[in-house]
Amino acid sequence: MSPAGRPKSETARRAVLSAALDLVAEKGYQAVTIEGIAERAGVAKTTIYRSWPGKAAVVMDAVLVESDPRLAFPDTGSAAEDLRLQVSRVAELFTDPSFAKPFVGLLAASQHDEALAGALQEWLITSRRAGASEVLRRGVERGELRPDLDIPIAIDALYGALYYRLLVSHEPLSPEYGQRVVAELFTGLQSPRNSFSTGASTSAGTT
Amino acid sequence: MSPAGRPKSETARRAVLSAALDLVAEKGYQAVTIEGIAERAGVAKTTIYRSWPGKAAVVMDAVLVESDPRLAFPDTGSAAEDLRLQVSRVAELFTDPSFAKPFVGLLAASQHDEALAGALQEWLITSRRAGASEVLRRGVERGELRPDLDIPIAIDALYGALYYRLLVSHEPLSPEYGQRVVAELFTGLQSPRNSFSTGASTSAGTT
DNA sequence: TTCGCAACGCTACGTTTCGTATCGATGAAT
DNA sequence: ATTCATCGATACGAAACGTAGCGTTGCGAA
Repeated sequence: MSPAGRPKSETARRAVLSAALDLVAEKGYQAVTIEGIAERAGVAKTTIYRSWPGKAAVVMDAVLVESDPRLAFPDTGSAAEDLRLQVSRVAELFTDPSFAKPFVGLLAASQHDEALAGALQEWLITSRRAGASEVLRRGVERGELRPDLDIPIAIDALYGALYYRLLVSHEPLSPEYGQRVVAELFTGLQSPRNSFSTGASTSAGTT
Repeated sequence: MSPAGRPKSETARRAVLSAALDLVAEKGYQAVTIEGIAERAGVAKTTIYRSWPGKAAVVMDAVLVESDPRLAFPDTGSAAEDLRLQVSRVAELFTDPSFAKPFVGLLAASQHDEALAGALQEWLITSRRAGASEVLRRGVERGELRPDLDIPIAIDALYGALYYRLLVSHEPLSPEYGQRVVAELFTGLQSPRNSFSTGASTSAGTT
């Protein structure tokens, strides 16, 4: 049963989401206001507030529409290759301003907006991370990766490097950079000839 | 020669910085206002604007005062041990709300405030990162770490994992977690018996 | 001691944005 | 044709912003 009364305008919805993305790309997330979005979209401010609780929700919706299809996990038969591909794609997405600007804005806003943090969590962690976890699990199963690999930590390090550049160091990011991260992590920091001597000799790590 | 006229009140300065930290700890960075800081510090709003350009600068100053001494790089003779110690300390700092709340707020604000981003960059990257870089360099020199190690990338992965938890996944963070990250990175993802077969044609002289 | 000068507290102001309320008009479903 | 929630438009109070003006205060130099 559709609710009685005048249905929400799909035209207005699209105009709002599109205006939101455009404005964020132009002026940055922080500088964008609901009133600005309304004006750009040719829609009354009240119309936006009827459908979304605030700016964060609008931008979140807009980003989801545009970027959902761009991230699928491959399965080439090699964990190294799967990761290389996926991390490259993420790095590429992070360098695309039309994605990165709203995305960074949302991450920043989520630091003081629990509802938004939950939504991002759901989108990024619960669903995306499952793919990476699966890739590593297959790698371990195949004997390609260490059987005692701590998968969550490996993922933290892998994607952490990308997020670190995106949010903290603001150094340039590229697919090649992503591939180098994967390569370094695969090999490990340790010198091969020292693989028996580093720390925790009795591995019990009781400290 | 001190500039003519009444000197700035050191009492007022301390009251402002202290009030800022207290308020951020209580209500979160975003919810804190200059007017609120002024009221709590028992100081006029104009007095704050005379010394700082805005909220970010005040909180930045306050955080610097409180946390500067807590981060020095050790030199135990073992890169593994040095990193374990340092990463543990950072992880501990990230779990201390009186540091983490203002710090996260500043990082969030720096995403749309170039001046703040520059100041954070200077503090975090230029000075802190130099220490980690030095530790790794010594490790390579000693033969403890791979001679072809990409040091900047190793640092990205190491600290990236911590920042990832702090800012993105919001999973709990602890010194033990930091130590596990260091351990996993040292060993690498790769299974020892496969160390010859994983792509990375680039000079992975593993003998 | 006296004087100069800048920081101080206080108050007020114009702006911007927020989120809400109100109102007649509109238009798709029944 | 009737229903009724959405639409655009407008107005509103509440917060903060950052600035300006003004009389007061207190350190340092003459």
